Amino acid sequence: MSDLKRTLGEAVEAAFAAEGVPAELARVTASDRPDLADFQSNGALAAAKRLGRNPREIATAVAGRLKDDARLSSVEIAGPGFLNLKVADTALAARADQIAADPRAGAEAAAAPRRVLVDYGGPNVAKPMHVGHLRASIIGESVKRLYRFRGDEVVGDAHFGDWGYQMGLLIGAVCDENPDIAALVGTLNDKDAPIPAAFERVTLADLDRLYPMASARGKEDPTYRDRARKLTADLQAHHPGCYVLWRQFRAVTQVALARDFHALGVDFDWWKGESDVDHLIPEMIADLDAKGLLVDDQGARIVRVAREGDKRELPPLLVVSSEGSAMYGTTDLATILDRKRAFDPHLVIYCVDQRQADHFEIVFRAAYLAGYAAEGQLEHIGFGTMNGTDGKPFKTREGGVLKLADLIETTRAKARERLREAGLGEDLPPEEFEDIAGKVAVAALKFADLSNFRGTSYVFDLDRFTSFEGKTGPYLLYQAVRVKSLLRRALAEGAEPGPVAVTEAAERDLVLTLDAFDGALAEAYDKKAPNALAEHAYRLSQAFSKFYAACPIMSAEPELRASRLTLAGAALRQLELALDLLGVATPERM
RNA sequence: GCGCCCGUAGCUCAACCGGAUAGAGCAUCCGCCUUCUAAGCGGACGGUUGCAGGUUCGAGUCCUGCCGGGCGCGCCA
Repeated sequence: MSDLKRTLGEAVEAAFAAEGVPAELARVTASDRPDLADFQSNGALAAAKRLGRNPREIATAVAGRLKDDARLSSVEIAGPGFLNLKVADTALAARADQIAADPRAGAEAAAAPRRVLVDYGGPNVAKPMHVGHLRASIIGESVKRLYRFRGDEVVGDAHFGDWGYQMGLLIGAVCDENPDIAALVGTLNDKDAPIPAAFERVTLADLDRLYPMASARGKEDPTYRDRARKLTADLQAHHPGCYVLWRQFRAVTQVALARDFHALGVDFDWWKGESDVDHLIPEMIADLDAKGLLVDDQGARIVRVAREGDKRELPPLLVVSSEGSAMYGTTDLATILDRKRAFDPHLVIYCVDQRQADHFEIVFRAAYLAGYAAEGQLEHIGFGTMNGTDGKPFKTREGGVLKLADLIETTRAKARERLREAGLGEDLPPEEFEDIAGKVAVAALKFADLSNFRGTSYVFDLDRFTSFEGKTGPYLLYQAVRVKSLLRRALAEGAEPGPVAVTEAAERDLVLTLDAFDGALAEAYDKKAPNALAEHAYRLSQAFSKFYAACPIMSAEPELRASRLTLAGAALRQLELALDLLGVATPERM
């Protein structure tokens, strides 16, 4: 059940081969000139270059072999040797019937499923989530869903930072404020003991409030900093009081993070953190040492990762600091080892800010050297930063960082306002209205992000994102909801879908767009670039909207109505599927 | 200083191993609701793809240099 692009591609390949031209050049793509054709192949041009032959001659010969293909209504040669293919309406109708009957809406599954782990790059315990965390979660979630849908076994790991200096700072700050907690920290003797009631009173709001203060004071006050470092070391040595208090920090943070992320339609399979691999570090260091990879340098222990042909000298991986402690990269390397044992992934995708590209290159090289992963199994997909409309990293109007939860609420409020303005959902129960506003808000935020290529930075413009007109998430939801409304009415009137017939231009375009789904998915999958899928979802919505405007459905004659209901149903299924892969949920009505 | 990324319409962004006339949305202007949701549809306007060379039948895409912007460069994570 392949798409037209592929099946026609196979036909053109066969024709190329029969003409003694390398078949791999016969790539068929959607036409650049929809006025002339549905699909094109530029292969004759490439072949002519390689074989030293005339491109038009090759194209003419190939076209002669395709003339009798019943799926094609015309085969023409244009320009220097473009092969222009137009698909017969009957073939389009047949393909539409296929897509309509397919639960996967015309999408193929991966031929060889792999085990894939998606690392979301880790929010930190106690550091509030801000808009900078938005991209990692939005892109990571989409990549996870995309890989899972294509058939891979996928695990998404939050991988949050829960084991560093910020924990020592917080332990100190909480103890300073609560003498009873400080006393308990001194007396507890079992790190696995139930969390005492006094500790359970510590909330995320407390951590949010204390962390900036403690962090600032640690920078100014060496005594304060030294105590925080000592507490960090105590925690890492599993000092019972510190450890139990830390468990409380971790628990309240995880609950809040899970809630905030869930509101965004982002859910993790694993809640692993840096602390989970701490126990592996001594063993790993011994292993690196035994493999002769560890080198003493300036009092620290490092792994050199420079390679011949590097354009510059890459810094080494710092495994043990001169103070004897594990570093950022140490934990990342241990995590690779841990994942190999727990899951043995074929591919690990790190969805992290582009600024950390060098860091990951260093860690990956060290992992390859140590044999914790095979070359190429670790991949960092970087993304650009979110800037404000002034081009600088995003700040609120007051100049502070915008918390993720506040951003979601702001967008949701805008969604409510716009829904009311448009008179949408006004007769619905309050809970459903609120649910719709939430979905509209998430769609707006996610689609705005995912329609950009992840590698580039983009401007975060709240006003534009909440305008909800044109190429936006809410537009996509609106189209989906219009189809749902239509299908409900058809059901109520007893109108049944039936075989597709393609006659109108809008119908042709809709079917061709439906057919392009698998290609968009494949591109998004191969490049780890959800914007290809976002683009398809938009085109599909547009194609549907034009069809909806041009082709009356319920008032059409029964056979035509049945055909159009099938098209509408297929469009809806594919659109909802695409939206789901982008991490966007669709309401039933609005 | 070295390295990485980016520069496309007034603004925000696309562009399928190099292909035909570089596409969308916003903004501006003009049309379309007594028929399935107008957050919609149709149309107009808008480009020397930062600059200069090179490779190629063909370059936004590849190569070189320059200009402009962002980011990174061992004991934070």
